[in-house]
Amino acid sequence: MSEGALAKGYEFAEVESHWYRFWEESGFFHADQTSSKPPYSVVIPPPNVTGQLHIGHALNDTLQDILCRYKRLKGFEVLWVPGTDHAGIATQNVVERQLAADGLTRYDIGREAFLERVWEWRAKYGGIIINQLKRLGASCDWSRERFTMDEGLSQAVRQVFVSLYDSGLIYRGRRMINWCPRCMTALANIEVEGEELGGALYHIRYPLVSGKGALVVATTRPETMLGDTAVAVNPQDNRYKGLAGQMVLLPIVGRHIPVIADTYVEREFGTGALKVTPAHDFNDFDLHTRHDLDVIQVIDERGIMTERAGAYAGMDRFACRKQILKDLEKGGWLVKTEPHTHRVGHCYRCHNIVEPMLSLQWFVSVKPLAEKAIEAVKEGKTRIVPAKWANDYFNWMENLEDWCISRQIWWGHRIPAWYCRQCNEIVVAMQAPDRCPKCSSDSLEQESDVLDTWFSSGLWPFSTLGWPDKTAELEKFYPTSALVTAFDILFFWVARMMMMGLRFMEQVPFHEVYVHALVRDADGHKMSKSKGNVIDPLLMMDKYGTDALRFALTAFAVQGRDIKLSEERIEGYKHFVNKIWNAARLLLMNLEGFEGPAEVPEKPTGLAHRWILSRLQRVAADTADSLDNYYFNQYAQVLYQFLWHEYCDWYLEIVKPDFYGQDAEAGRAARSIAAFVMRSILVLLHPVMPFITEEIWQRMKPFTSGSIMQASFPESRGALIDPEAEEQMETVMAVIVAVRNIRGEMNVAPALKVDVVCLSDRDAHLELLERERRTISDLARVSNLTIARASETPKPGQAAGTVVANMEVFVILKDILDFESESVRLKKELGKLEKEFSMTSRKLSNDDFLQKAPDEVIEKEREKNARLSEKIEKLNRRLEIMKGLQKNKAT
RNA sequence: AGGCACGUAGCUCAGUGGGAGAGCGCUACCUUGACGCGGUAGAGGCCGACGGUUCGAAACCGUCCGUGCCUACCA
Repeated sequence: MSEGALAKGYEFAEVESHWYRFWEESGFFHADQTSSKPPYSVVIPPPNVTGQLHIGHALNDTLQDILCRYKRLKGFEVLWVPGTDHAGIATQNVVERQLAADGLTRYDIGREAFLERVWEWRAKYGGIIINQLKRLGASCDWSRERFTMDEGLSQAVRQVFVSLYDSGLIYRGRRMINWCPRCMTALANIEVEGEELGGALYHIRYPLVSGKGALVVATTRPETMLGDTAVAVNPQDNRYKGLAGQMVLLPIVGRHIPVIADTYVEREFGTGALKVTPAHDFNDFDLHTRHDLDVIQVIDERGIMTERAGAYAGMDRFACRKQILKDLEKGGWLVKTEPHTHRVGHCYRCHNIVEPMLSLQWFVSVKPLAEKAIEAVKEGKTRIVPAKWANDYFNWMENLEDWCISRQIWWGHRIPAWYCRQCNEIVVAMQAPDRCPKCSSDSLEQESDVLDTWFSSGLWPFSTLGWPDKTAELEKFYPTSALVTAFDILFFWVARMMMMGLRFMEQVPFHEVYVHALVRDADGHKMSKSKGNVIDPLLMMDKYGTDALRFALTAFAVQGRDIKLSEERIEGYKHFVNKIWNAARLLLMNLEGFEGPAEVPEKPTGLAHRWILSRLQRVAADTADSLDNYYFNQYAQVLYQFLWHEYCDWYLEIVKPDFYGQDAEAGRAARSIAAFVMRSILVLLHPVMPFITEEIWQRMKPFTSGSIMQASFPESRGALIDPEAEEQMETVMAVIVAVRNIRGEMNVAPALKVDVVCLSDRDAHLELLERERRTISDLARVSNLTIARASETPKPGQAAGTVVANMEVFVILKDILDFESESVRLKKELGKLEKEFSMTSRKLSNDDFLQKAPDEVIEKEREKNARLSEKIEKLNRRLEIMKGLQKNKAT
């Protein structure tokens, strides 16, 4: 990082790693719990410890980093807590796959050895995603990095479990749950993903035992018939009147099962007769409870047919389906097969089809917890942004079923419950008990199940701050300020944090929840490795730089709309990074030897200076407003526009001559203000583009000091807002654009300087143009600029002209003016104007409008109308002249 | 089935009742001492359709069409 002039190209790779290390070593990410500054805290949605940074993380963490860096610049004591999630099933799967490569299963090596392998794995690979977050520029307080299986967090988990158990909110019971035969564990309902599958509806004939006919049932899962213990019909169904209470013969099996009547059965669906398999279907299980039916389990935990399946025992559930169908057909029981698509539950971790299963599991009664969580959002204690997600939140919270929290895997927080082998007493406690409190036996065995991963992540906002101890961190930083997440874990995670936070901290875990978009590919599809449409953020950072990636994600982060991202769009923002770099190059070249200061004078003079300073104040205000309201796209857009199209395109172009010119005073003012504005822009941009802004900041010394991370966010200074300068600048720009426009349309070569005549009768305009003579001449490439009173000056004939701000602007085109093309150009312009004019005229002749519209709107419309009318008149006169000249030329 | 979004320039999309906008792409011209990852100018729109509210609608309301997503116990 040598001083002096900037290299021609921005070398982001070197810059990024250098400054990240510098920030970390300087302790800028560290939060001080004893600070007197107001707190701002965020906890990271902990990525899975098995994870690789994907584009969704990149967005999520970029937005959090923007908020954190912004608040630091605003003077807050900012804590961003990082960490990873042990991700029970996901991580266990990864290590099991590794074992499988050696031909082993976890059962071969046993629980302890297996857990050792997982910890080893974590030690080796767990840091990968952390380093990737650093690469992204995340300004987390790494001294507070947490892992959900850390000792402290595990302690919190145990305490929460014991407390909920003691208050009766955790219980153990035998209930229907969703089971993944691949992961070999129970799942919570939310962990099951419904997916439309094209299957078939099989119509199967169940003969009546009486011999008088048969009932035809319809099913998508014929293999479960082996466990049928009834057939149900709707009591209102005339087709089946009088059948309830009779017995039917279960095909193949030969068992006699009853026909029952229940209003649950839909008459319109299938045949209106439903086979009932209580052991393998949620609804059938309900029927069993109501009608006291037998439960016959024919599929086991591995998805294999049980002994109860008779001849089919030992077959895989899907192989069994095929075989059953063959056998049914052979026996003449299969009446009909029709195509049928329906939703089938899949495991969210391994995507295998889940199996409803009756099982002894641990549950949380969520109703009482959910009520408080609903109330907190209704009362505004936690605000969900955008608000539309609040509806989904309420809807979900109001329809919660008890949460199955036990998992039959090994990697996770082992449930702190012990069973007495003597008397079967259950002891739930923080520590392993020595003996059974009931029978004093010392033969106790700990529950082998572990807790759902989301149980521990639900505690994340306070467990990471040291709970259950009363720490200074909790005191200072809880409740946290904002939680940033995608909607897909709103229920998994946010809802659980709300419930747990309210229960154990008696306060909401965060004041605001910002729900951002999902990143999709350019065609709007979900990115997935199997589809091959993933955009790898790491690769993007390699190719275009971290700042470009972050800016692209931010610019697309519109509330309530998913992001369609393509590589070209990231590449596009690399151009913006390049633009900043080059603006800085220009500036730094001209700051050499300049002693400063880079400050705004008490009373800035010079139109361009006043204008850019005024615009800067508005941009600073817009920027802050955008970030305060999570309008990330607006934040990015405002700065993009300001830096490129105002600071570079106009301001720097205008002050360049001051840099090169002889007027020392003008040179000083230009350097001073140009540097001041650049410095402000850098700070405004720093939250989204931390690296290049720090790099330029450092190179701008002594006009900057320290690190940009120690700077203050520019306040919008009302005294510098200068509407007069803005208006005048607009007029000057309009004149320049008008000349350029004519040059372009009349095909005047850019290198060729032209003579321009500006005519007005307003003193203010004449004075303004006179003052800005040099700027107009430079930017419009004018050799002789004539500024004169319209009433006293003949209009040039050999010229193309237009009207801006009531001024007539002529570009002298002696001998080269083509009267015909000038006529065409004028007609085209007149066409547009006349259309506008007729619209405003119509409005102004509408009595309703004049009566009901607000005065200021009417006034605005009147002004516009007058302006248009005058312009049209002048252009029409011009057109007449051109026509005249055309004729002259022809004759 | 229900719910929620979204239909604006070729593409991707901003747009918070009174001027239809941006980026990319396209066309023309330009090695003007920061940048060709650039400059200047230009073309390109019945704002999905039809109604309604309003002095005034791309925006608000309704219906329809199209596209996504989420939820649900029709086996």
